[in-house]
Amino acid sequence: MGDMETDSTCCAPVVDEALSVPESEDLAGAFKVLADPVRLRLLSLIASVPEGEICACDLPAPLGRSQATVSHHLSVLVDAGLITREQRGKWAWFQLTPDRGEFVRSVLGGQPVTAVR
Amino acid sequence: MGDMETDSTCCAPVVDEALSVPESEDLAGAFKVLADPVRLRLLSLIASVPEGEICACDLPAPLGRSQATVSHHLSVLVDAGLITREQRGKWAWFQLTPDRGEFVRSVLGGQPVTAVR
DNA sequence: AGGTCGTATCGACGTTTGTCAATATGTTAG
DNA sequence: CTAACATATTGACAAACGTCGATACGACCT
Repeated sequence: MGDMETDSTCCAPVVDEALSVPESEDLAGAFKVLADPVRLRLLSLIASVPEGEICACDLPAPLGRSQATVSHHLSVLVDAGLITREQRGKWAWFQLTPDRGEFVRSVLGGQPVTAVR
Repeated sequence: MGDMETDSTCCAPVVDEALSVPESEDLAGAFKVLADPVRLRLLSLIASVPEGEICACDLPAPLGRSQATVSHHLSVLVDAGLITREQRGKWAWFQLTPDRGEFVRSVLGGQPVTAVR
């Protein structure tokens, strides 16, 4: 499927139209969530555990961050819809949001990404 | 290193291994460049102009930012390797880095992305 | 030479962000 | 009920970031 009608001849890795202000703010917000090393390691920890879910209690140690900081980053990821929280007893378990699993995997691995948002 | 072997059968949208600290910092840095609405609009302006390049003098107006601010963001994008600068007379012209054109296009349009870095 | 224009850099400012100790909330165990 | 524990929230702080006015650098003119 193809090209458009007005072929502007040569090379044109061109976007049809410039981003609107709200569009750019939404997109930037989505990238901002991924623009923190601790959050990326958090995602990769959740994504790399075979069980598919991980307990919040196991996260401060490998990340080298306080419980409060880890909890904060987890909330950011939950609010962004990248992971989901499930309270089970007094423990909180987190897993990748099913829809977003492939996206997260590609973000972490440098593999093809479907859509940022 | 890892104890793999044991194939955990079912669903595993899993990353092979967690990100290292340097890896996570590099990745976060790449996302940080894209985590600003002005920089995204800047990229989309350059990407949407048919000529494939744009003069710095034409950018402050549509962005609603000062010349100093625009120049700063342009430098960030150049340093990240997403755009290139060409001094032509007293004007500075910018275009998407050829290799990165397709990547930028996908970032802006939500289309499949090849690699963040 | 001087003058003008475009751009980069500097310095300062306010805002946002990541961080932690302390506290609050909620759950389980005794 | 009380105690112990896991997690979320609050408040405070330092660092990073976006922004702009002012200035410096460079290229073009006359």
